[in-house]
Amino acid sequence: MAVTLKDVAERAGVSRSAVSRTFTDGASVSKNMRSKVEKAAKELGYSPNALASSLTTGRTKLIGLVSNNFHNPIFLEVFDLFTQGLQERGLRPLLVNLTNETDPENSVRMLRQYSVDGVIVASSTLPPRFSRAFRDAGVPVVNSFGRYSSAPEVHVVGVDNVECGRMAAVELLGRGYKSVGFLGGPETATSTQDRLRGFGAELAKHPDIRFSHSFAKDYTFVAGRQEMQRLLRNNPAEAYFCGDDILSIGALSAAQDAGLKVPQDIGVIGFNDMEMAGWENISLTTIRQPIQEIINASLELIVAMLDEPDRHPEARLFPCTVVERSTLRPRP
Amino acid sequence: MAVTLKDVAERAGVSRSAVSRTFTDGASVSKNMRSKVEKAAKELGYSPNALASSLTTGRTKLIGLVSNNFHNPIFLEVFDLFTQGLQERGLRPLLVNLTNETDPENSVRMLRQYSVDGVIVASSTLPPRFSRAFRDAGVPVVNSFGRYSSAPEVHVVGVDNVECGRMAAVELLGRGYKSVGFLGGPETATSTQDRLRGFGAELAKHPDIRFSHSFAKDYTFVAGRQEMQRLLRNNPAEAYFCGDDILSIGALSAAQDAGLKVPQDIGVIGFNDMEMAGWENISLTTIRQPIQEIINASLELIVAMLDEPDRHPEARLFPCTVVERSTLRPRP
DNA sequence: ATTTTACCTGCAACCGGTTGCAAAGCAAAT
DNA sequence: ATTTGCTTTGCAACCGGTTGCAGGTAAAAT
Repeated sequence: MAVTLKDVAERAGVSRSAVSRTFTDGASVSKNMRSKVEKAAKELGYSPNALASSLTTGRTKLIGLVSNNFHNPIFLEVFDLFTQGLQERGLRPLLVNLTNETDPENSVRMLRQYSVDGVIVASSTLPPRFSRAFRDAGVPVVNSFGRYSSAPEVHVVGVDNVECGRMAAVELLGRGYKSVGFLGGPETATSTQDRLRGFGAELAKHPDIRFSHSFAKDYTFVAGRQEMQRLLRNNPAEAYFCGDDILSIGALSAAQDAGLKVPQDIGVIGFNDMEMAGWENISLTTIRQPIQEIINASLELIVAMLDEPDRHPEARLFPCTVVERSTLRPRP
Repeated sequence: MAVTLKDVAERAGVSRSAVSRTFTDGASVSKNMRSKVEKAAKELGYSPNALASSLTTGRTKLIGLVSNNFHNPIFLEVFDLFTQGLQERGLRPLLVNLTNETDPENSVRMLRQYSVDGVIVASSTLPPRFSRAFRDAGVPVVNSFGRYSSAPEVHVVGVDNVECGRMAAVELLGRGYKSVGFLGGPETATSTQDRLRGFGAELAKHPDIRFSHSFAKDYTFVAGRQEMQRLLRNNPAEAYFCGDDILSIGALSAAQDAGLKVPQDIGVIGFNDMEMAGWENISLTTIRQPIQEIINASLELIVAMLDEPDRHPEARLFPCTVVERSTLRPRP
C-alpha cells in the first residue's frame, strides 16, 4: 500500500541507507545522490514513516497534550496556541482528555504506549500527582497554568496566583470599595487557594475593609451565578473578585437579575481575560493572564527538555495586568 | 531506559513470541505461560510499545482529528466528546490544527507520516478538498459537521442545513414576523449557502413577507455585531436567522446598544445551541444541532472503516430542533 | 499402547527505518 | 606517482514488536 524506503531505493538504484540519509538532515550525501533519490521519491510519492524511524532514534516527535478542562472556552484558545506552536516546531500533539480520570497510572500507560517525547499538562485544576507520575515515568513534563512552588517538582509555567490575588485587592481598594468579597473557584484548586491567600494578605493591611470569601463548585457560569445569588440574599459585599471570567459572567447575570446595576450597585473583577470578556455586552474588568507568553515558554521548555531530559525543574511566572472595562466603578 | 519485550521474555525465561502473544488478544497462550509472563511484566512495569507493533500490524490506533475551528466555543465541546469517545474505543486523537493552512497535501503528509488509521475532519468550514485529499491518500475519512451531498465523496455526518434553514423560516413565520432576514456566516461556507437556500425556499411560498439576506465575515461575535450594526442603519427586518449562536450574540449586542428591546423590537434565532445560549443573560432562542449524536455516529463510522476501508461513503443526517428561549416574540 | 487431534511454544523472518563501520572514491598535498 | 585525508556509499545489525511455520507436548480417541 504505502511506498517505503525500499521502493525508493530500488527505483533510484541505490542502497536503502542512501535514501534514509537524504531524508535525515545532517547526514552526509552527495549532491548527485540526493537529487537521484529525491527524484525517485517524488515520483513514488514517498514520505518517511515517522513511527518506524522513532524505533531507532528514540524520538517520536509526539507530545502528549493533557488536560481535564474541556468546558472553559479559554482552553480552546490554549489548545489552538499549543497545537499551532507544536506544529511549527515539527511536533505533533497527542490529545489526552483526563475528564473523570483519577488514576495517573492509567494516563501514564496511555502515553508511554505511544512513546511520547514529552508531556504538556495544560490545566490549573489537575492534581500535581499527574505531573509527578509522568516525571517518574521518565517523560519530560511541563505543567502549564500550574501551581507555582518555590521547589517545583516539574517545570511549571504560569502566573503567580498569590500576586494576582494581591493585585485584585489593590485594584478594589483603589476604587474605594469598603467591603469586598472573594468568589473563588473550587476550593480544592490550588490556584484558588493561592489567589485567596494573596487577596487576603493585602486586605489584612486594611482592617477597616470588610472582607469575606466563598467558593463556587466549578469554574462555570452556573456555579458563579448560584453562588452570587446566595451571596446577594445576605448582606453582600460592594465588589467581588471572582475566580475566573466565566464565574464572573455568571455572577454578573445573578446581579442583573436581582436588579442591580453594574458597576453602580455592585462591582466585579474577573480573571483570565478570555475573548468573551471583551464582548461589548459583557465588558468585564478583569485580570489578564498572558496566555501566549505562558504557552510560548511552555513550548520552549518542553523543546529544551527533549535534548536535556534531566534539566533542573524551574518555574516561569509571568506578570498579570488589570484590563479595565466596565464592571468596576471608576477611581474616586 | 524503557523496558521491552525482550526484558520480559528473559525475566520470565520464555521466548519473545510468548510475551508478545500474552499481550495480543486472540492469541494462543496457555494459562501457565500467561501467568508467568504477566508476573514478569508486572515486576518490570512493562507496557507494550504501540508504535513498534504498528509496524507489523499496520494499525497505529491513531486517529487524526482535524479542524480549523479554534475560535468557536462549540468546538471545545466537540473536541471533548471526540477525545473521550476515541479514548473509550482504545484510539488516540492526533490533533491537527488547520488554521491558516490552505494546502491539503501538506496536511496529508503530516498525517501519513504518523500512519493514522483514520481521519475525522471536524469542521463546517474546511473546503471539501481536504477530506478528498485524505481519501485519495487511502486513509479512511469521516467529515463531521460537513456538507450533505446526495452523492457524498466521503462519509459525512451532520445535519441537513437546507432543512434547518427551512425550519428557521417556519419558526419566524409562525410568530407573525412580516419581514425577516438571514444573517449568515461567511458566504463561502457551504453550510451557510445551504441554510440560506432552505430559508429562501420556504419564504418563496410567502411572497407577502419581506426577505433579505447578508453575510458576516466569520462566525464570530465581532462579525455578527458589525453586520447587525450595518443592518440597523438601514430599514432592518423584524427578525433575523443568524448563522450560528456566536453571530447571534454579536447581533444581539448591537441591537441592545441601539436601544432595541429583544424580542419586542427585534427577534433573533440562532443555530447550534451552544452552552452559552442557555445562559440566563443571553437566553437565545436557537436551533439545536444534536452534537452528541453527530459525534457518536462519526465515531461509529470511523471505527467501521477500520475494518472495511472501502465501505461505500454515506451521509448520516440528524434532525435539528428549535429550542425556545427569549429572543423571539411569542406566537400570536 | 498407539494414533489422532488440538493446543502451545520457539525459531526466524519481517515491518520501515537508522547507524556504526569499513571500503571505496576523490581531490589535494607531497 | 604516491600518500594523505576527507567525503560518500553500502553492508549488516539493530530498534520493539508480530506472525507463519514446524516441532513438541499433552489430552483424547481408537
